[in-house]
Amino acid sequence: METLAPAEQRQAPNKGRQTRAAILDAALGLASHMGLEGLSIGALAELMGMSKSGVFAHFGSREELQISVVREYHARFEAEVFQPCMKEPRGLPRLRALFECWVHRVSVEIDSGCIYISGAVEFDDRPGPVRDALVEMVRAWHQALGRAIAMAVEEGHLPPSADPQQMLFEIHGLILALHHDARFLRTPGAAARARAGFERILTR
Amino acid sequence: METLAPAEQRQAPNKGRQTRAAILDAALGLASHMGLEGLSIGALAELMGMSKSGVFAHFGSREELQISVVREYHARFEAEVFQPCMKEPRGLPRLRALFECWVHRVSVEIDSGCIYISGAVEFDDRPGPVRDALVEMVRAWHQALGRAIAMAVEEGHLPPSADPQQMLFEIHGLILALHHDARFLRTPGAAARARAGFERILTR
DNA sequence: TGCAAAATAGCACGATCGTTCGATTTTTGA
DNA sequence: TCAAAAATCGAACGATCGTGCTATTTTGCA
Repeated sequence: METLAPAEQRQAPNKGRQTRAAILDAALGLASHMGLEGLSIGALAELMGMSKSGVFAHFGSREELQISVVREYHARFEAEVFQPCMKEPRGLPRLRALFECWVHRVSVEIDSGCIYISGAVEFDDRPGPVRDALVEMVRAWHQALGRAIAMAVEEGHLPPSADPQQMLFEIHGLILALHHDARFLRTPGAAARARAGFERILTR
Repeated sequence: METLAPAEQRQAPNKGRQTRAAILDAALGLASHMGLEGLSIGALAELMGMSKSGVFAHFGSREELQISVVREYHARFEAEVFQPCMKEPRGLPRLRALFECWVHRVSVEIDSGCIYISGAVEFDDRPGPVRDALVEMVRAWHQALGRAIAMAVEEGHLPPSADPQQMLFEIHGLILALHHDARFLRTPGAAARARAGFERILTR
C-alpha cells in the first residue's frame, strides 16, 4: 500500500549491488596503490573478508573488474572534480576552479594515485578493452577541459589568438609534472610550480 | 710474451660478462614494453633461449635484475641523449639540443617506452632499492638539465630573471604530456605541441 | 512462512612466479 | 693438456594467479 520508499530502504535485489559497490570501493583503493595490473582478486577478497570466488562472481573476469574500476574512477572524478566546478561562472573562473581541483586531487590527496595517469603508462602499449575504456574516459575529461578553455576565449577572458588545444596540452603537462615530482620525487613546492606555470599559460 | 691484446680479444673471464650484457639488452626491451614490474625471469629466459636458473644466476634476485636494468637504461640515456649534446656550444644551443634529443627519444622511438617515466609511476608508492635507484638516476638527469638551463642564463641567452627550476618543471611537463599523448592517446602532432611549448617557455 | 533465486563459500585445476640446489657442461689460466 | 673455476641446466619447492565447478547459505517476494 505504501508508495515508493526512500532510496535507502527501497532495495529490491539489493544485497548484490551493495556488496559489488563495496568491492569496487576497495578495488579502487587497491588499484590506486598497486596499479590496475597489480590489482588481484585474491588480495581484494582478503581485504573484503570474503572468498575469491565470491568476489569473482560479481565481475565474471579480472578484465571486467579492471574495466569496472576504470568506470568507477571516472564517475568519482566527474562527481568530485568536474561537477563542483560547473557552478563557477563560465570562462576563466571555471577554468581556474577546474585546474585547482585537479591540482588538489593529484598532489594533496597523496594517498590515492590517479588511475588515469598510472593507467595510461601501464596500458600505453597493451591493447584490449581495458585500454579502450581508459582512453575513452581520458578523452572525455580532456574534451571537457578543452570546452572550458574555449569558453574562456569566447567570454573574452583570453585573447582570440589563444590556441585551446595547445593550452590543454601544456596544462596537462603541468599536472603530469606535478604528479611526478610530488608522488615520485617527493619534491616540496611542486604544487606551487604547477600553479605558476598555469598563470604563465594564461598570460601569454 | 705478447703485450695487452685488443679489448675484443683480451677477455679474461669474458663469457659471463657478455651473456650478462646480452640478457640485460633483452631485459631492457622487455621492461620498456611490460614495465619493470612486468619483467619476469621466465619470459626473459625464453627470449634468450636459456634456462631460468641460468638467467637468474647472473643477478641473484629479481630485484637486482630490475636495478641492473635501471642502471643500464641510465647509461644508455646518458650515452645517447646527454653526451652527444655536450658537443653543442653551452647555452641555448645545447639546451635546445637536449630538448630535441629528449623529444625524439620519447615520441619517435615509439617502440621503446621510457623506463624513467614508467618506472616513476610504477614505484611512486613502492619503497625499496629499485625505487631508490630510479630516483637517483632521474635526479641526476634533472640536475644535468638544470645546469644546462642555468648556463643559458649565464651566457645571456636567457634573461637573468629566468627561474631555471621553474623552467625545468615546465619542460619536464611538456615531455610527460608528449609521452602521454603520443604513446597512450596516439594523438598526431604531439611532438609539435611539445616544441611549441618549449619555445614559449624560452620567450617569456 | 515457504520457495525460487541470488549470493557466497569451498575446493581444485593448470599456469606462472621467484628461488634453491645439485649435477653437468663450458670456459679459463697455468 | 689438465685441473680448477665459472657458467648453465634441470628439476623441484611453495606461493599466487585467474577461473571453473558444485554445495551451501542468504535474500527477496508471493
